[in-house]
Amino acid sequence: MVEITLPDGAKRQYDGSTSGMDIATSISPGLAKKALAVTVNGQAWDLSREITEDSEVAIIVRDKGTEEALEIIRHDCAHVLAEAVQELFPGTQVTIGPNIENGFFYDFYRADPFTTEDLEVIETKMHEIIARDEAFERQVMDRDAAIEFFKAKGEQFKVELIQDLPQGETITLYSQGDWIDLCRGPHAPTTGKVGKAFKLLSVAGAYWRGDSNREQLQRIYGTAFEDPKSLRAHLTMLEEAAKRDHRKLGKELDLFHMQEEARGGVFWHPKGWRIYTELEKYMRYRLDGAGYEEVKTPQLVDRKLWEDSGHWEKFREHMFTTGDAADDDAGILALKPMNCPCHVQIFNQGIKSYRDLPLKMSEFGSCHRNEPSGALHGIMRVRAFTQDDAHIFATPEQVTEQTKEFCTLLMQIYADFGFTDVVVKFSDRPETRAGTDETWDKAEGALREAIEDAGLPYTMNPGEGAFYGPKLEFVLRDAIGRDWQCGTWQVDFVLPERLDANYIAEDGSKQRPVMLHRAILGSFERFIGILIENYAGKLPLWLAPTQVTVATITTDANDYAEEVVAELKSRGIRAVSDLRNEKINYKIREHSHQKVPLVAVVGRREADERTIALRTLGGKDQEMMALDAALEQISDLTRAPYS
RNA sequence: GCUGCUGUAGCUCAGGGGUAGAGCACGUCAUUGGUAAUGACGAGGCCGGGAGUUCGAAUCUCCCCAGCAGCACCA
Repeated sequence: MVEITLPDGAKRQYDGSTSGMDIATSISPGLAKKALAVTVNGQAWDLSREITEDSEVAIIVRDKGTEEALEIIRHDCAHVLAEAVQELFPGTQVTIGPNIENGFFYDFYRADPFTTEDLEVIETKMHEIIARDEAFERQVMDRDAAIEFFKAKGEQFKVELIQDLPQGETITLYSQGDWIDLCRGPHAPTTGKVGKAFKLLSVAGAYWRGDSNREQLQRIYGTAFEDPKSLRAHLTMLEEAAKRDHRKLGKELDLFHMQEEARGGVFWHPKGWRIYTELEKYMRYRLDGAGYEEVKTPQLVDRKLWEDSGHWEKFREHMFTTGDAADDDAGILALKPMNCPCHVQIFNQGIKSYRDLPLKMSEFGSCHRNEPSGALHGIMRVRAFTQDDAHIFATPEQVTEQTKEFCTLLMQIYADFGFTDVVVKFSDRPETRAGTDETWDKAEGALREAIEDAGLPYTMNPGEGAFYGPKLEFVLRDAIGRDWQCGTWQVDFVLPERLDANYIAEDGSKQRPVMLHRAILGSFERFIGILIENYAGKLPLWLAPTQVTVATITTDANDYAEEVVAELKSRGIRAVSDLRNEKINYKIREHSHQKVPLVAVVGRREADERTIALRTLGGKDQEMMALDAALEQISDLTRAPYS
């Protein structure tokens, strides 16, 4: 007798053993029809798999589109894709085909890459396989037998996968008709359950096991949903993301451009630079308020300092240098790729006392890194960028408090930009690391205590810390649900040692400070890119390059319009006039496209009555206001969070 | 850096072995209008760069360069 507990708490008994399908059928035929798989004590299983012990069971059905259901549908779809590819392109080897966020991919080994036209052919074949409604059948195979099996099929990559599975791991294969693949499962009962709501999206190269020294594979990306409506919604979201692309908006809104002669460098146009300087003003205000002292350090620094800091050894390939860096002669300078060694140089001037700590040194640090060409991406990943960098020199005892203080500042700043959905990742000690276990215990403990005190939820990122200390990474979620890692907080015991930073403690002894590396925006360039995409170009009023455009209806209102602009400007509002000989419809349309937040329309009537008709971006109508009241209101609306 | 795709007017793109097209933007003129496109006319291009095939190359081939997607990388 097996007792099954369902999610609603109901209990059912079955003789001997049962299966997900038996349970679903016994509840209702309708349920059995919709069922894809089953969770048994929290683990996803095939419907046909025998349940021999008392268990908590939930049937996974397709129609709600739950995470569990999508997992099954997408993975089934990946198998169908692989079968289609091997039917159409004999000799292609299969490798892996996992689910990813919003879809799945499958990597194939094949001399010729797939083309976009191939995708259509493959999709058609997939529909065929789904129509065949072949049963997914699970079979357990002995390790050696499995290796032999895939060797005989000429599937080298599967052989390698099995060889790397831990001894004793159950090896399962799933077949659908004549096609068979190594797979952990589970799967739906038949290929027909994949349905029609799937789409192959793109092809790309990928490396076997993510290793650029290994074979280049051909990856096919796809996605699948529970019904065509959800698929369409997802495709619409992708289009929406493309519309927000900061590279496209940067051009359309005349914010910046990039060109061949300065790859990875940004040419900021007046409007884009306005956003940048407003952002900088804002950050300077917040950092001043938080007790930071701003500094500026040299761009070109002798290679010796980078050798001392340890960066030369690890990153020289990515550093821009003067002269011939391969030549060991002295006198080679490097454009700074980061600011920390320079900040230590400032700290090291004179003698520091424990009374000077914590010492918070900030810099809007311009850095250059010779990023690999394929890594460049608009203004988000560039070779010349400016970090909102700072280093806090502290005693070990101050780490907890400093961490808390930092988290508060960071959350406040993110909130000012409208980002409230922030998650923290805690990266602890990596395998190869500097410092004793005792030091690491202390550092990690201090961080954990601080993050818990700060009340921020966090997830562990095991082994991902820097070699010199643990770190926190701050990831914010944007308006269309994409995650961006921006902030960072790193505890460093190593650099103060390497660059011989010290302070005099209360007892007169010489001590090493801890260095806390931190950034909130990350880089101005990237953060502005994120802002543009988050707001789809419609920046909040305080950041908008042009805040108000005063547009005239007739030339009779020109003088008055100029007067209004002058009044606005005298209040520090970024206003321009549009006196062009165009119809008001045309002007409204153009300024709307330019995403100007406020348009003040003035015609003969407004000029006579000293009013304006104020229109808000995206609004349907306008508000008639007396000029004085309007000036006051606009001043209010455009006020930055710090003023 | 790797694989693939792309590169034509300021922008978005069509075309394609016989030296170039559209819309928008731009300029001139007319129009003075009431909240998302007034009309007419005009100007604008070494068809990414180099080499080759050809009587002839923007078009075909090769090599570069850059952009895009993904991978790898991100102190």
